Amino acid sequence: MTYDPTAFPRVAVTVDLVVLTLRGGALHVLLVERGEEPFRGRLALPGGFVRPDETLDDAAARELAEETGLRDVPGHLEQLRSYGDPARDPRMRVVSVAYLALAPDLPEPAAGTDAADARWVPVARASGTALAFDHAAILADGVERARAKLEYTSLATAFCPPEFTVADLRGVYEAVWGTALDPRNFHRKVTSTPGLLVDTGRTRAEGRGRPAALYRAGDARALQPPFTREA
Amino acid sequence: MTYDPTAFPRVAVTVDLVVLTLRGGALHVLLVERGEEPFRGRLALPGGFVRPDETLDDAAARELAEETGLRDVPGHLEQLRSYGDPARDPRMRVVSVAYLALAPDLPEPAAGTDAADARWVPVARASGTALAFDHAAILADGVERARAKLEYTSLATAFCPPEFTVADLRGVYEAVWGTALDPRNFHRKVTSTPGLLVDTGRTRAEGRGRPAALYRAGDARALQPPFTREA
DNA sequence: ATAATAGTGTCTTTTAGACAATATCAC
DNA sequence: GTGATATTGTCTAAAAGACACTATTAT
Repeated sequence: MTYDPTAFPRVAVTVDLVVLTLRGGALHVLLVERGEEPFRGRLALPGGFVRPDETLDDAAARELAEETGLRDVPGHLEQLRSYGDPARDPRMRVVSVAYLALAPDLPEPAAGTDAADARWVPVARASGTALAFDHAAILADGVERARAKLEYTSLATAFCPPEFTVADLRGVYEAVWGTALDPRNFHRKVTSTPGLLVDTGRTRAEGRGRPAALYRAGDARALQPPFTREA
Repeated sequence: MTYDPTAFPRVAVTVDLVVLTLRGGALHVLLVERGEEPFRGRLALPGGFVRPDETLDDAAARELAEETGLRDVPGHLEQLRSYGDPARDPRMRVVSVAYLALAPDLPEPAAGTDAADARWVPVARASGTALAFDHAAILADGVERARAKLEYTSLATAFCPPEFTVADLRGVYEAVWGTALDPRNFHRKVTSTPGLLVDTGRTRAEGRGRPAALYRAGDARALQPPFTREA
């Protein structure tokens, strides 16, 4: 730790966001179309500079609010990892601290706002598209983190509105993992995990079929024992 | 993503290392004593600047080699997370990308080398000590990451020499988790996990008792199903 | 022989997964 | 009623944990 931080190399630090949500049963990611070189016209993850007096977490939350056009974005925000290949930005050395955000179905970013060039893209399509910079790798890492965390945390509730049914929650798992789950075993599993769900006592009729009980997310953050993805 | 990276705020980027190893059955971390202000005389995690033309991973590997005094450090190295509170370094804005390294019992860094001021400190003691900067928090995050990853990955083998016994591996779990494990159930568990261990066909006598079979680490990276820490 | 550690086998409890059966709605 | 979805219950197979027992060494 023998360094003189006043004689450091020129490095820019940005935050980039992998914002995931569920729209129509499919996993979507928020992408912006770049208006400038390099990668003009290419899709990219939203992001921007870390300002001099804000923490990394604050920078990520600020960018998230700006790019979605929402003041308070519900859901979950956590640091993903940092990307610092010297060649990842052709202009100069840019170290990006990537964040992963999970949110319930948010409105399409409105035209005429700062977020006008942002839009939701199905992850299945975005993953096959050439994104700007190393954003394809960041997106892949973010999706994999989300998939993994569903196994052993209560993170799936971050994709849900404040009140949701067991079927809603199951839909999250099925969309993120891309697999079908047995509704009966899933129901037994989540309702028997202490602290995961809080019964509101009310129900929600969703077309035909028996109305489902409405739950809120409980305090439990870890799933003990975890769900298993492949079995 | 509308930014001009040539007009960025002044930020320094460093890597800091949480290097963990097992010495005498106890988890140790590599710390250096700071020779300069701020925090002169205080213990700190080893680390340093990211050079202009190296990746973050390369910077971490270089610092690891420099601070241990070893050319090729065996074990495991992975990015932990980044720390960028504006006040974490009183001199200027420093964003640190922390790395977690797990290694078999390495020699004490030799005097007269670049690593002369580095030494192994039991994690139990270091956690109760005031470290420089926010390094106590980084250390805590690193230890927690190691504990968590033992549950569902083969990472414990990174603490072991190239050839090791089942008892060696069990000692890793017991030291990192701080719990006693049943030797018989542990043996059955690890030897029945496909690809985790490769039998060398040889044994190692360790004082009295039946000699233990020697294994090498296999290709398996994930433990399916995972170990459970509390039960 | 005795102590110590390595390794195997057995039993019980718990859990996952398959799936039958029942409940409650729209139509 | 039929069809759809929600929820509960039952069965079986797999796994975890407790622990008796055998194997192989040093002393």
